[in-house]
Amino acid sequence: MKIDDPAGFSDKPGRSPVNRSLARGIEILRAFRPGSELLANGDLAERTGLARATVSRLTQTLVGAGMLQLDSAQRAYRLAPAVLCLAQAMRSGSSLLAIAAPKMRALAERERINVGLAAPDRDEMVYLESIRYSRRHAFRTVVSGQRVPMDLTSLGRAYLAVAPDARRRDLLSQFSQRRGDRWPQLAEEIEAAMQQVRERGFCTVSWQPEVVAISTPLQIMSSVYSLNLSLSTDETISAVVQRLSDSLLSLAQEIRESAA
Amino acid sequence: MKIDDPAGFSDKPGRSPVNRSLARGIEILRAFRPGSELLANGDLAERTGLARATVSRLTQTLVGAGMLQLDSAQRAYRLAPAVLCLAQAMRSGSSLLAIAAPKMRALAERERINVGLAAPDRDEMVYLESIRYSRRHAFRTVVSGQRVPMDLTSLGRAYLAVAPDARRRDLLSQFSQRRGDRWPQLAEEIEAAMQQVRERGFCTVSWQPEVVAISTPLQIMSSVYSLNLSLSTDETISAVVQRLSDSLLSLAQEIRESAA
DNA sequence: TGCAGCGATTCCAACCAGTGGAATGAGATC
DNA sequence: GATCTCATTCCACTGGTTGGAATCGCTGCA
Repeated sequence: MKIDDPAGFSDKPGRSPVNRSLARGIEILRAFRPGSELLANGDLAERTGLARATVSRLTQTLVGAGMLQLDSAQRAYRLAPAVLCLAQAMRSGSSLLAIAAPKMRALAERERINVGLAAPDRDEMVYLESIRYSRRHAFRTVVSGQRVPMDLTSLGRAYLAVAPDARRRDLLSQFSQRRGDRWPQLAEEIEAAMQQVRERGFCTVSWQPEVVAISTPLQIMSSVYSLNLSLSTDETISAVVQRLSDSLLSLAQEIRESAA
Repeated sequence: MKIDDPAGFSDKPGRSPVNRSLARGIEILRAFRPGSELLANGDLAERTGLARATVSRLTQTLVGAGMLQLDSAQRAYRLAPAVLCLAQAMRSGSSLLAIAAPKMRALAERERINVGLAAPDRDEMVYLESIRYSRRHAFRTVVSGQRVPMDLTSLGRAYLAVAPDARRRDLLSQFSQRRGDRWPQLAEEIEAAMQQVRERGFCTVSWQPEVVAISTPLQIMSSVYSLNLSLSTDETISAVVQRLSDSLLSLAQEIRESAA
């Protein structure tokens, strides 16, 4: 008898039916990020570890499929407009977002803070929606698709606290490799944050001075998300927690109930 | 059986090196659209014309790559958060958008109208940015990734007017097939619009009563975009043209110069 | 509770598409 | 104008990919 991967987790090089060419093509798309918007075949070969010839063929396919386009003089590729449609389809189809966004907006305006909802993607968190409150401009900005590191943010640590054991172990080991010297201290912070989530339902991070973030995990229909508040303030962390943690937890609860 | 060619790659004479699996996987992603957010393997097989077994394997790969996720009870797939990152990377990397968006916003606020910038994607136009002016809410909404038909909109017709001959011919023949009876009239409208673009630099469409749109093509670095204004008004089309066409054309010109 | 029906997944052998090293071609740099 | 770099194409080989058929799992219904 052959033992296949437990369904759903193909992070590991297990032998679930994976189409190599497709997986590689997607890796090429994923190599495009803010700060790496314009990539030549060489860059892509380097980043993905694929042979030059392979990259050349895959990029041509992606151009044909309308996911990439050649920048002037055929020197490099950039993502094509079609990716915007995918994002639009994803957002408009997310029932979670439809439920959560108005509630998040209301809280953001009531408390004049930023409210964000994020989902895990590999070793990072991705904002599904981030309602940013700018007192200067007197209007709110909405950002989505932004990535933040999982190990450094309250958003990510709240997710880690409730992630499946195997997945958490896997992620933590990735982080430990990546962070090197800084890892021991980070590991402690993450452990403390996860403990805080288990005890009080949320965790906090004061990333830069005067910037405080509070996050809570949000499990909905077998998916795990993370909800957070953030603001820049002179208050201490505990003062912010005192003032806002209940709002965060009850927002999460409201969303959970509406999504059921 | 013939190899299917859903994207219409075969218009190229020499068979360019297309990776079949990758192209098919992308077609599966592209099957997700607003209104079809939740698709089962069967739906995908139907839409893409691929065999069930093939779809099953490709969707599994896409889940592994983080582009799809299974909805509850494994009944269907939806797009994963990662697609938001692609869109974010595309937008933040678009120098055109960086140049055009502020100018578009300024015009939208000055004239209290909607201003949009779109790019062609296959047989549709995709908004890169659409700054919508809502007098009721007193703030502007920004939409991107929305698709509109190319043959029915001024946006699309402005593009058609300057598209490469071969491409225009190809598109028009697609439209004629799709529209059937309505095609003769549409063809006339499109022809008139393209003529208008050649003579005056823009074309107009009054889609629904009281809604007027004016569009102009925008060629930048060998790519073709389309820029438009729209508003709901009691004025006649020609009054709107009189009032706004110069603004549109000079906005286009400004963008062209800044992007050079 | 058990059966029928449906759809997704897996199996299998044939087959052809994908791969990567090397050669070629295009373009940029000096 | 020559050289260098990088992308693309070529080609034989390999094994990944394909789709029909069988199997499995689930859902709805009696």
